[in-house]
Amino acid sequence: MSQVNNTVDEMTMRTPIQCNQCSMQSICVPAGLIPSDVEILDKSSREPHLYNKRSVVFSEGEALNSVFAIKSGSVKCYTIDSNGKQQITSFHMVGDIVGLESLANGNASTYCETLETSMLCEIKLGKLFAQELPKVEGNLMRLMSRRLGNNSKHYLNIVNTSAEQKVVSFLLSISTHMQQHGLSRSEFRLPMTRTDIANYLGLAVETVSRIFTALKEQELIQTKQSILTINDLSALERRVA
Amino acid sequence: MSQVNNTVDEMTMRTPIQCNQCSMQSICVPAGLIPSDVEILDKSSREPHLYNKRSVVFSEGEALNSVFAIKSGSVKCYTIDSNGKQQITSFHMVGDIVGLESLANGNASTYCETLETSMLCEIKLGKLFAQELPKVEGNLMRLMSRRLGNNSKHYLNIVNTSAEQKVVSFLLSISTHMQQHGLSRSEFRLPMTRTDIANYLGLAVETVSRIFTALKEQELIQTKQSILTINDLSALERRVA
DNA sequence: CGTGGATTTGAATCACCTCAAAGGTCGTGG
DNA sequence: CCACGACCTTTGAGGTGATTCAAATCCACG
Repeated sequence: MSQVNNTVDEMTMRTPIQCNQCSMQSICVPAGLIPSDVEILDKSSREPHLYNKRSVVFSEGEALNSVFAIKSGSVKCYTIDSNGKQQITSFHMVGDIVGLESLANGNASTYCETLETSMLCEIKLGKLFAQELPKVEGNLMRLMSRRLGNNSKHYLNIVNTSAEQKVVSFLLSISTHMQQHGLSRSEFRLPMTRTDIANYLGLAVETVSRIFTALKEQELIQTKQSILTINDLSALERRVA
Repeated sequence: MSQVNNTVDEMTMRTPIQCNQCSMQSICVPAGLIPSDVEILDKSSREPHLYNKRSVVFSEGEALNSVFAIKSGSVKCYTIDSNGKQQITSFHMVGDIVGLESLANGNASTYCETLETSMLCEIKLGKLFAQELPKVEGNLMRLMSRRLGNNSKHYLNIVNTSAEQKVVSFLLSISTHMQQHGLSRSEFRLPMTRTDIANYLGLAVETVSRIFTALKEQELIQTKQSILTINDLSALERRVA
């Protein structure tokens, strides 16, 4: 269970991890800073904060000069179109940095909402920018560059493929993310609803549900509550090739 | 004609513009650098280079530690999937910076090919990073952040909309880009083929063509060769709302 | 234990795709 | 300067995969 559980570790809650002990230190904003530089971080930036399920972390349009590191849990980012319809632009899970697209103009370009109880670390960038620390800016740059690359991979999966391929490549992208963060590649929680997945992929809920059913009938995956198990990874990979 | 012509300005060819005289200086990598800092730029970075139509600027996988500023003309970025099929991930026009997603790992993540005769300025980042100029990194960061925002806007247009909405929002995004760069918002060249547009949007060529025809019949747009004229901008905007 | 949201399944419709073929346009070479 | 070929664009007809609408479970949470 612990492998697939993204909820809060009780110990972590009581003794907040400092940047220099954090599991994300190699990929997070302060990476490579010497301890005295880390001190420049806003004090509140140096410890994570607990959010309940379905908490709004930030709202579209609000002033935002922070990014958020996801220590545990997951979020969805979405906009609301002129008809009031929600459109999910991204999901982010443990190990991701959220809010990068807001740095250009200091305003959040989406809503960000937790999908489950989550622990996020808000990194306030004001002081960091004032100090013009090249390390920090370089780290943010690399994070954004990597995100740009990931985005266009995701984009490829959405365009020009069947509904099945969309769903499968969605599952595989989560699988890859999990592996990259030291978790199981073949068994993990899907914290979002079918409706969220459908919204994100531009499909009808019914279509997503039918595809899950078909994949289960072919014994490529199985589900138990929100836990997804991938039985045949390479077969799934062949489906999207 | 000059308003909608993105081809090379003869004067520009003979007397290359230096960074401090460049039309892109406010949005490009060296923005905000003092003249002595600009000198740190590789000499070859300080003048644009002419590419013929259909030139490959860089190839997927190759080592790349530069970005390219588009002084005139346009490019498409694409990957080749395992079946050898081209998939276009982005178009870039005058005023854009190309290659940002490669900075994370120093390798080009896509092919980049000119759609017409184009003038690009290769900005070699090696020396800049070595000097750790916070201004430069800040500029790149803002560029990437903005791109992330634009990408997700584009993504919204692709997901969950009809083919007509995809095409219309594609046209509107180019229109907006043109306006942001001081060109006409309602009359401009579409440098890419219908096939390219279809590929980019995940539609069949025939579908794209039919939609152009329909929009012309409704007198919302008109075309003359590759020049597109938007007759009723607000009507188009209503179509995607 | 009950209620509301989430998921699943079925049937009918429709938007887009595929296949096919006829114009157009552009570049090239005679 | 014109003619040819290659490619791009347009139009038509028919097929299909995904959507919509409807309704029956299933599950989480109070």
